[in-house]
Amino acid sequence: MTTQRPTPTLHDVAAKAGVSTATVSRCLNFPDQVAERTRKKVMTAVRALGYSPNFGAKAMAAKRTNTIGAIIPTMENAVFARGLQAFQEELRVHGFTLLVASSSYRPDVEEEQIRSLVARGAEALLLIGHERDPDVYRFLETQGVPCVVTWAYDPHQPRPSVGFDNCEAMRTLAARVISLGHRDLALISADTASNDRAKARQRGIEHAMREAGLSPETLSIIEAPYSIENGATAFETLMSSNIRPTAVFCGNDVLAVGALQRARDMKIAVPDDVSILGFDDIELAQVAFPALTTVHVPHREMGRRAAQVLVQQVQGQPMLEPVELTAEVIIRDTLAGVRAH
Amino acid sequence: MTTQRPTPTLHDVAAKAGVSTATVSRCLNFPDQVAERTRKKVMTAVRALGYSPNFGAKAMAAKRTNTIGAIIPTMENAVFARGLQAFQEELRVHGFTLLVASSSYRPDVEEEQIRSLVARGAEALLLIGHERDPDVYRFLETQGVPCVVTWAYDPHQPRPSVGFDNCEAMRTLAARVISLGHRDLALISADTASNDRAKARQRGIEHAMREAGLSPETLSIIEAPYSIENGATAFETLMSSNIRPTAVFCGNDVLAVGALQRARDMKIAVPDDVSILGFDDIELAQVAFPALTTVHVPHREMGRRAAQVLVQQVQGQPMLEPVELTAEVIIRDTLAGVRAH
DNA sequence: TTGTATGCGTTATCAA
DNA sequence: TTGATAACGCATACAA
Repeated sequence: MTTQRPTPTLHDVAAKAGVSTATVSRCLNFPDQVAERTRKKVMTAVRALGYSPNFGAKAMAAKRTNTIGAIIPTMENAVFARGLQAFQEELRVHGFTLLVASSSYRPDVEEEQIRSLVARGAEALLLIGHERDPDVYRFLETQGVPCVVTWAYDPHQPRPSVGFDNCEAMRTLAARVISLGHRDLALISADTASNDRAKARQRGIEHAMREAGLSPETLSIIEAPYSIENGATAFETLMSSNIRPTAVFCGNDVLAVGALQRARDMKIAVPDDVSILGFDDIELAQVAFPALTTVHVPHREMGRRAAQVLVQQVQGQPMLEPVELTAEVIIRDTLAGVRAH
Repeated sequence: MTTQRPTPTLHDVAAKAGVSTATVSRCLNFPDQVAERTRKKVMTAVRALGYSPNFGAKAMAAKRTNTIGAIIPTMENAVFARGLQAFQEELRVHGFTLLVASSSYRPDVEEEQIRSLVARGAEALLLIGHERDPDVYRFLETQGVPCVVTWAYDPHQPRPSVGFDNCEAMRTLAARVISLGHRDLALISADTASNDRAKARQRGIEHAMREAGLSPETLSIIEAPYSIENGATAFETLMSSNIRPTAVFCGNDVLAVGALQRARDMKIAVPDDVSILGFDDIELAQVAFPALTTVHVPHREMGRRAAQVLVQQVQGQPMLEPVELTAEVIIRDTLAGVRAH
């Protein structure tokens, strides 16, 4: 049992080095404002004591925490994990640290996490999607905490965003699918009630159908939380209905991979009997067999740019313009024209 | 341009509610120590002002940040992302928030991140693997910051760990492979110099070889950073060598999936011509075709248990015992016996 | 049940 | 170039 002596403070370092606390503080924060000789003495004391500044005191005195928060639906989905990784890397470059929370796609949890991260000293926040209780935005405003919305781009929204147009991306993919002769379309989607990205993706398909003279009402939709298993189950349901779709859109790659697996189990040939389309373009998509046709979401770029936007704002620089990135359709092996019967 | 008024403080709330700051503080922290009527007044004022406690001040006065840090190699690998997700969920249950940093498998970056997270107020740390500069452990000790090591289990180490025995897990898999008649073995591994888990996994294979009377020197090894592409390249190199291996172990599933893809490109049948073995059992493994035989790492359980261990320690309760979890071999479709030629 | 008053460990202003 | 000292906003011991 080693006795735990109290962690060293600025005073201890100052005493050991024979200078004032002010000098130690300067040594640590503005090394060039202090004489070479003094600095050496101080740094030696710092190392000898294993000193590290007390965070609370520093935050209070400097009115800065150098901490930025991110709240994402889940790290289990690679698309968010990767976006977050890029976000953190970029923050690090600018000397900021990352606070993370996840909401499991639940608005109530998300709101709690937003308040929690602000209470934990987050100076700015990365959020996914625009849609949330106006109270939340008001709260962030009174707290002076800027936020950036990612994974969505909508110039009509008052807040800065770094993302892509989910509706347009899905519309492009759907138009491509329809041009190959598909008329009986289906969609396996996340719950659209609490997910504006899912909502936008659905709108994209309906938009494309309208443009092609198809009636959006004929789109069969099953909503289910993102998971491989749910994708499989939903696919089976769709393929057991009266009019089998010839193309099944999925809200993301995870659902699509589940659909793909079930198709194999059911001996339904992909893409000969049915085309399956994903969204996100995570590793899963290229590794799946057959490789998934999907929409590439620029997750790393979004994370990186979002970090830049927030750092700028926190440092009091002019607010950057919203950034629109493009999500590109990636054609692989699960899409083919409708077979002549 | 809205004028940004200063963010409200305890004083403001106290003034608005017509009570002292002490009462407001109690309302927020010990609601039942204050009269119903007073509490209502206070909470109304809190909401009206959009008050949130100042983090620095709170941390300093309470000597607590309720923040715990984690440093992992990368969130890009699902196995860490998922462990982290579970870790964060469990922390939340106990009222703690997560600070995250990644090291890209670089010891120098990791050390910097450790110091950074401590400076940012982390009260405890989750680390991956045991091996690091003793200075780092000394630093954590003087700072009074407990840490838990995951992704490894080694009772000989002085620090508490929550993990599994990498060597033993790989030994079990290798024994299975050897029992199927494989004699020419190869390994695609991460850089073993800075990765004690990779080192242990290699030892596991060599151990099994020795047990079966094979010479460990015959194991062909290629080291490469974890990536699908690197797995593919290394696989091609191995299969172009004089004595083609009949079984290729991979340091993780990501490398294995790359090997699998290249095998398909090279028209090498898996598992008929060569068996391919992964490690981790992330989604990629079950989605790959053929589905990957691998070792299941209990990532969620590790994250959850690690959080419990740290929370306990931070709350001054007796240090928990190291926790050994088991990593189980998952037989899928990329392993078969050696063909009779 | 509520209020008063002190201290927490820094940073930053000012003077030396 | 350095030192003394006043905030910073909250929790808490103590008093009422």
